[in-house]
Amino acid sequence: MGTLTDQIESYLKQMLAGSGEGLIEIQRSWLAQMFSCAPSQINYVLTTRFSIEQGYLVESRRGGGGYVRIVRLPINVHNEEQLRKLLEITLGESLSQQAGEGVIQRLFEEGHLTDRESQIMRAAIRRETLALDLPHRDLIRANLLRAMILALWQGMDS
Amino acid sequence: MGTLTDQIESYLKQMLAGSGEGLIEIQRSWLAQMFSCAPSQINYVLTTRFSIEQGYLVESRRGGGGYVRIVRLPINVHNEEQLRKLLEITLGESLSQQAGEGVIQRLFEEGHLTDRESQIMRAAIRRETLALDLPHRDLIRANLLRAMILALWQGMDS
DNA sequence: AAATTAAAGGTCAAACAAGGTCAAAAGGTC
DNA sequence: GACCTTTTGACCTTGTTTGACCTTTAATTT
Repeated sequence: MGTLTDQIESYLKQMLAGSGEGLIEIQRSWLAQMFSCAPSQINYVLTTRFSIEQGYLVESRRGGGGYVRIVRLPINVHNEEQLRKLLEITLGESLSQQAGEGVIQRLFEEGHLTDRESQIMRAAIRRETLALDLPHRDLIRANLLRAMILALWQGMDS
Repeated sequence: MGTLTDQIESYLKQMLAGSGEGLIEIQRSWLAQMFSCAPSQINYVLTTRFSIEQGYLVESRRGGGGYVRIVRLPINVHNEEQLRKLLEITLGESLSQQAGEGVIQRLFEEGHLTDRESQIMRAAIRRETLALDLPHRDLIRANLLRAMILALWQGMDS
């Protein structure tokens, strides 16, 4: 497979999928030992792969009996107002390609997008497509993804 | 044999033909070493021989575990002509919103797009979404629509 | 109960490992 | 010689891994 980070990511996602609750608790040091890496590697995985844009909440506790808890947040949007708020939080003014792909992936996994729809969106936000210089590109990308997602809820109640 | 570029091109196309998936992943630096050339030579090959107009999609990732992925977009005789026509329209450097909407409308009417898919595309190319000044905006719009349309051909089996 | 110690997890920057860009130089072609 | 394509190299940006040092909390001792 790919990098260490990728391996740890998929290990954790498998654990999450296996737990009915959509929630797991692990010990950072134990995981680090398991993959024979530095403990801080785990934090790297958590921040790059289990961010809030990607639909995860990470909580932790230090000290004896400490743990890291990863919670999968289901998307639950019932109206356009809620959706707008969600998009405000997860997209913001500026959006990197990676973060955008995370959002699309999440929507797909939650069953809000078909495969084709996610392909379209992914193509749209690629940096090659958005041939712009960097401060600007991320702004347009945020706009773009927001508009595309919002379009799906247009005229859709509940 | 021709130039170095030709050799690299045919090497990659052979790899692509050999892979069942119509998709390969390579490391730029490895390939460059293999042909004992500058890494940037690989980029030259990619942009001149594996462009989207030529039916390829190139994605890449930097950093540790980085790669270059080349995807062959499957285009069969059946849809090739349609695609070519559509690209003729969108392939122009520049595209107005009206013209773009026309293309989307036509695709929808011909049954290539679902209603939702056309909503996504329409939202993407709106001038409010593409908050850019005018010479630039139409350029990006053309890119955008082209990329989105091509994305659909990606998952199509002949 | 307070102080101490041990057991977690957190942060940050440096080192490392890719790929990208751009312009200049080199080769061909008419 | 003018023009186009190819080749090279210097410099840039992004993503990953590691390690030294810090903070918080629980358990143990006094």
